[in-house]
Parts: sequence; C-alpha cells; structure tokens
Amino acid sequence: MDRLLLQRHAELCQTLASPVRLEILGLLRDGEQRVGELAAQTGLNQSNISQHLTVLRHKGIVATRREGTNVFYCIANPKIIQACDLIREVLAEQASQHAQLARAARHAPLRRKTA
Amino acid sequence: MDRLLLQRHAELCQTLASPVRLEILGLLRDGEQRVGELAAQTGLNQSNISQHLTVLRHKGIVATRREGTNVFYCIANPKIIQACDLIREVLAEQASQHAQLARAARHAPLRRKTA
DNA sequence: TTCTAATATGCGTATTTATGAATATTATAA
DNA sequence: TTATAATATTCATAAATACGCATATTAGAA
Repeated sequence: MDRLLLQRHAELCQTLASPVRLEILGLLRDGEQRVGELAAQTGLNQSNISQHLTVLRHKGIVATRREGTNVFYCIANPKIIQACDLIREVLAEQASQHAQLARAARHAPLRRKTA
Repeated sequence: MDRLLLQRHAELCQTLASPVRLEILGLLRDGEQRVGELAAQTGLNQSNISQHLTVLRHKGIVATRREGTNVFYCIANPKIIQACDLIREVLAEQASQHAQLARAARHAPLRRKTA
C-alpha cells in the first residue's frame, strides 16, 4: 500500500542487515561506548567502525554525545533492541526445528525412497 | 561474540530489507495467498514475485502448501510479524520526533546563528 | 499422449554495499 | 600558534542483489 513506508521500513532492515552493525548494537545494549572501544572490541579498524556508526546514526538507530575528543554512541530507541531479540528468537526456533528434523531422520532413515 | 549467529541474524534482516518482500508479508498477514494473487495485488510480474517468495521460503520466513497447480504461501513464524510491527513503531516515533523538530524550528527560527 | 494453467529457474545487466588506505576534521594540550 | 588524540570522510575496488525476459517444471484436463 504505502510505498514510502515500505521503502523506509526496508531501509531500516537493510541497516540492520550487517553482522558488524548488529555486533555494535550488542555492545551498546548495556550502555554507551566510545568509538575507539567499539573498534577495539570488534577487532575492526577505526575507519570501518566509524562508517558503520554513521550509517546507524543517519537512520536514527543510535545517538551521539560528545565529551572532549571522544564521541559516545548509544541506542536511540530500545524498540530496535526488542525487534532484534525477536529475530533472535525466530533463529532459535528455526535451529531447534532443524535439530528435531535431523533427529527424526536419524531414527527413521530413508524410509520413503529406498528401504 | 558468536560470529555465526550474527551472520544468520544479518541474513534474516537482509531478507526483510526489500519493499516487495515486506509488502508480500503484509498481504500474508491475514492468511495464505496464491502466488498469482500476490502478483496481482502487488502489480509485479509473476517471475519477480516467485523469486522473492523463494528467498523468503529459503530463510524460513514463509511456508508453502500445494493444491493442484496452485501454491499457497503463508507466514511461517508470527514473531517475524511482531518484529516488523516493532520496526513500524520505531518509524512512527521517528516521524513524530521529526515533526516536533520542524514545529519548533518554525516557531523559533535561526536564533543561534543570526538573530 | 497433448494441451493449458500455475509456478519456478537461468541469464544478463545495472545498482548497491563493505572494506581498507589515505586524508580531513575536531577538540584539547603545550 | 603547533602538536597530538579521537573521530569522520573520500576514494577505489570487489562482491551481492533486483529486475525483466525467456524458458523450464509441475499438475491437471482432454
């Protein structure tokens, strides 16, 4: 229906579609962090982290606070974290379903096509 | 931390990072739909819709049921919808914040730098 | 079998994105 | 002012993705 809303929604998901940015959000879960610390904790170089933080900031996912030469980043809206947690739950449920299928296949293997 | 989980999480977000696929999920909210109907309702051609449905199915976001030559698609896990709704709430809150800023700027324009 | 409807897949192209290296900016200290 | 630390930006290249078109597959009817 609303093309613009769909577009914005997709852009927000796109912003979350990066392992690095998701790791950053995980590090910011329990409070603000400086850019340098984020770089150190992820093991990535400063340029790359800064670029990812810029993407997150432009989408309103994180906010900044300056203190001297340091810039602290924090989560702008906790609902983003809630959404991420829901996705994690989906992944967990998928994993347990796959484990169940694998278990079933081990106990009754190849019944349909061969035996 | 867990690189593989971050990767899977990002891939799921990537799958949601498409206006077309989000529109499809919106159409499937209230029940299963045939491929042809989804194509008709989105106005996109059959090939494109089918490709997007394949992506969604491979990620476990939708499931299929066959009935003759028709294939019905449905949401595989309602938590995906919950996550999408949370993202929508974030977008709505961002919009209202921007509206507030615009209103404030109209009532007290350019105070800092000029007047 | 042949014919038709519904859905899926392969291909080519154009656009988008991540990354590292180098450089620029910003704020503080001397 | 100059020097230094922290962060941001620009640029080039490489990899991933969406789309339309054409074609292949699948299921049912004649």
